[in-house]
Amino acid sequence: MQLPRNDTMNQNPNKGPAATPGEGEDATDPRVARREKMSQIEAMGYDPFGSRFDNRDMLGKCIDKASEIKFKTEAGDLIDLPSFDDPDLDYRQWKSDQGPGEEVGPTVRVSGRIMLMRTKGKLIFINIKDWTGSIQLFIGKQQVGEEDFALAKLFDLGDLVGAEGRLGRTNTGELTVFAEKLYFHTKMLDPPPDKHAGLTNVDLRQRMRYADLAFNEGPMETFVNRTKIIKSVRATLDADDFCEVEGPTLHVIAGGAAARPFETHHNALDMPLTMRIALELHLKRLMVGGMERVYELGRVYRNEGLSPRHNPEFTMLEAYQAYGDYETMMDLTERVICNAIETIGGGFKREFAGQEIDFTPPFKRETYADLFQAATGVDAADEAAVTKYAQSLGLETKGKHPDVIRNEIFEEKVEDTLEGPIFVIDYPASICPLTKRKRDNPEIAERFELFICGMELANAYTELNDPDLQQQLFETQLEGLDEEESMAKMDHDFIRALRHAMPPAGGLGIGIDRLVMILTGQKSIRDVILFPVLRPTE
RNA sequence: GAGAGUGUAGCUCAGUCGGUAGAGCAUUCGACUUUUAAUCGAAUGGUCCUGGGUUCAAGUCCCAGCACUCUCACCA
Repeated sequence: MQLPRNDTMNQNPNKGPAATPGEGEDATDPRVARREKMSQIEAMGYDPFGSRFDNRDMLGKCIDKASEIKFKTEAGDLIDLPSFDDPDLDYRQWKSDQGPGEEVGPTVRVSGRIMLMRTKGKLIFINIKDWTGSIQLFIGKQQVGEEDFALAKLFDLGDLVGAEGRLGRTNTGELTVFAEKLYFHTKMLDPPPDKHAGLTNVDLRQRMRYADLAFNEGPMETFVNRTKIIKSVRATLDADDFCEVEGPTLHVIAGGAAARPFETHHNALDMPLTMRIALELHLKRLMVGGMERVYELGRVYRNEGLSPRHNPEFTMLEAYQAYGDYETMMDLTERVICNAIETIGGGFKREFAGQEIDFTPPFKRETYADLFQAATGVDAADEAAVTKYAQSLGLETKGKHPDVIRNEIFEEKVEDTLEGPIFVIDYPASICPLTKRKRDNPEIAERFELFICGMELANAYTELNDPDLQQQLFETQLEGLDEEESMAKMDHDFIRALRHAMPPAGGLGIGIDRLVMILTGQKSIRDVILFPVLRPTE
């Protein structure tokens, strides 16, 4: 059998002494010690990488079974144990008050990763953890016998081990499996991080997500919550009869958003392809085809900078509802978010980055123009005043469309101050090339963005379904961009699709990673993405 | 892409004015049959991110590079 290569917890895996026993000669290298113990475990007839282990009692269930533990008196009476919620309880005293007798608990069969270990003469206390909980094992030489005790002495922190025994309480009241039989599942060959501090190096936590999940407290809960949130989002849409689809991730023309795409190439067709930057244009094609309520929850890719709020690949929800409009989508957005909150619990009043956010529906709704005026004192419709104000902020105004200037001011002065949740509604039309204008005011687009803690979480429109106007807006958007800068190219097939009649509709996009951030209290997007993009070490 | 910070033992971190490299945990040995980050005694463990420079002397000062973090920009 070939032994796996010796990688270390170090940033430079080539650093450090050889970890093969007998070669390194360094008896204090934890990796050497672990391999030495692995050999001894093997010599005792155990497989250091284990095999199938059926009928496990999950530790969460074992904790639930604690109430089944009784104290059996000498007379044979079974009495309930005292409440361990009481911090003043002296269980040792309580037991001695009962006189002679013993605890009787159910027999369990458990396994998990060794998180803590204390040897005390002929006793070993081990805390193991599985993904439902953790529990203490009591291993006494007399109780398990010479052979199992010898095995237990070869255990290391991080090993996966199993035990069978009765559930009980130690003198201090700690719920404990009093082992009668031990099992060995898998040896951890690399040394684990500090047993108390865990793995705190942010870089290593992301590079070695396995170690982050295995040895740190929060990450498992965050990622399980992420899964729950995504399931809840699907459930909300499915309950509304939305149809989930899978659009192409390889696009000939990456459209539907303003972002640089990743470029790739198809060999057989000898054709350039780009990774999608949005889901929009294909979902709209499906609405033309008659999928009246359609959504996709999937990965999109944008070749842009990284930040605590940006990862090059991220998960996006886009949903389209025929015969709706942006108001329809506001209601849907509220339902999606509120249902997700109820799924993971914790109530509508939540904290993020030190701010309390109240998600009790309905969320606030304010127009772009009102927020603009409130923050700047300038009437957004007064072009001259807006330009003057922009110049006072030091913004370049020459040759820019007035709406672009407005939006720069808005982003500068308003967005960061929006604690939310708040729907900002009715955007200047010319910055919304895929949006239908208000019937009574063509300057204003029927669009909203949902802001929470200054972060854009959702974006929705009353969708533009006029093919001629759509084509014209695309052309305007492409004007002035040179070949290099041009992020979007005219998608003629999309225009043709619109000519086949797309129903009036509301469309919604939600940044799922950001939603998970807000709902789980994680300040960095990298803490809600299992494997964020990282530069390789080497 | 710009600015600031960080990089020291397997992990978490100290390191003063430039003068022999430190602690806790982990590891190894010893004691301990109800421990709680067990405790106690001993030992071991270093390419101080990399490469240059200044200096009698550099973990420490200077320059360049690499990686990460934060802030900003692009963006959702």
